[in-house]
Amino acid sequence: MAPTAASRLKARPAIPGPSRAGPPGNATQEIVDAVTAAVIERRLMPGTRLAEQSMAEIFGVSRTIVRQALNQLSRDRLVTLEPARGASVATPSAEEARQVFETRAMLESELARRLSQTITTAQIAQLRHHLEEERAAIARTDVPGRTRLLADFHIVLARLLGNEVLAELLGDLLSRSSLISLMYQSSMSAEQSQAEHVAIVDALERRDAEAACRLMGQHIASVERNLQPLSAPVDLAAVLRPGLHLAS
Amino acid sequence: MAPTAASRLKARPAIPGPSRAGPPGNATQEIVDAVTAAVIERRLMPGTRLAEQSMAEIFGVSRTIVRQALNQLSRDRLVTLEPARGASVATPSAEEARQVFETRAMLESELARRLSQTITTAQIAQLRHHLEEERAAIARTDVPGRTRLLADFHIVLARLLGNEVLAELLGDLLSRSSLISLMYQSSMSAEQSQAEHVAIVDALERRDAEAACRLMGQHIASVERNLQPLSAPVDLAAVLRPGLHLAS
DNA sequence: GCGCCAATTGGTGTATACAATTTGAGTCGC
DNA sequence: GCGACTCAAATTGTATACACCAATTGGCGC
Repeated sequence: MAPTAASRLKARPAIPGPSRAGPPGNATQEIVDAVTAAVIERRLMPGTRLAEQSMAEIFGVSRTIVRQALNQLSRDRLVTLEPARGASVATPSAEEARQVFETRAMLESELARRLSQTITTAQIAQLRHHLEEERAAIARTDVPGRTRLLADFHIVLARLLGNEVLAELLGDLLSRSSLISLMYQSSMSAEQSQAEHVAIVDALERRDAEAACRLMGQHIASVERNLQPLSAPVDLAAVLRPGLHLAS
Repeated sequence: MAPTAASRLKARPAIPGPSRAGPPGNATQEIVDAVTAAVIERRLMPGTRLAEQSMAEIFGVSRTIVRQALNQLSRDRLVTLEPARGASVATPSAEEARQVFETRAMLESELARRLSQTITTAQIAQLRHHLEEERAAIARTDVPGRTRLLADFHIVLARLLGNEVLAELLGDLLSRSSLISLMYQSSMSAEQSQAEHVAIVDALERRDAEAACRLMGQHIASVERNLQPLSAPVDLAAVLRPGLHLAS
């Protein structure tokens, strides 16, 4: 049995009890969250196949539950569901990447502009606290943690506007962004991202709407600019035989 | 058997054949589309219960398929899925309505601004054609048709920007908007909406970015303003006993 | 030896069956 | 007469079983 990447998803302490397994309703959500977290934190590579049977055994549930989870993930565009072929972690195209970042730029620059007019000192403090957590995660080279915190920053902003709908929308876009960054080997340093976050919060604190809007737009453009083109559909030989870089 | 509103969803010609019924893969999508269309075209009232067994019989499939469809619809926020209670058409709160319209305003005003800088004469012609269809549907008092066309206008704009991601995002928001308009008894006339669409296209044709942005923001605000407050969690007495407006 | 064809195999798509939970009514007790 | 309790009907949540589709592997023919 090959040690498939799916084995990194293990979440529950493996209760083999075939009867009732704790929470009956949200077993599906548990799998969705596990896969989503794995993608955001860069533990699941794009293209990884997610066979229903394997997942069912890993999580100790039946294929029905796994199928529901995969369907939800497919609606989030985190996995692709080819008919009669199975599920695999999505491999967003360069064009889709462009569209995701364009949409984020449209949404988040306007978000920054509006937020600068309503933000309170208490909210500023909350943002400062988040920035500190980012800095700490980067300092201790906690890659999954810093990746999540850098993404959560944008969701926190949406929440501060008091708009849960917007926050969830952005959450979806950010999950896809994480997948894209993962696939296109982002060369952007976490330090630079964090510095730009600081600049945005500074602008918000000054209630400088235009600066906040502009900085947010530049930040997202900067993230997009640091993606490697990676036009080839993944170099199979290089990926599967890491030692032979000169082969073929 | 009560003639439940779900019976209006009938889509396929009732093939009782238990074996393969035409397209095997997209039977689920068919139900999702049917329900979505029914909501957008105002044939399904908020709060309507959607029992799995009934739906299964209506569409001639098993509960498994219906369940998948309901799950997808729940992710679109068109139906709410209470655990162990069943599914029903969502009843968005006033606060959720505010958030949906705020998000739309943020997204679509920016969309109009950007589109005014890239739009071509051919695309203008396409928009003019759409406006004409809207006018025709209104003229013949085709309520489902005009409702859909008025919503599709916004999606067409997103498509013209060449951003499918944005178009799908907006599609979700517009479905929810339709549900909200339905629930809060929009008093806005279709004529006014259509007139504002014309004004937006005029601005786009002039390549007037700021005017297009402003008009779009005003249009969405205008739609939101014409919703009835309906602050009470639905006036149960008035709804359930239509004749007794003076009761209580 | 190379290429084409067919049977097998794994995996998904759908349906059915069973278990758990909730709702409503009916009844018993106060 | 009113309230609470209990039982039954219905509906959802989960698991299992079967059918179909696609890919792969082995064999056969050229």
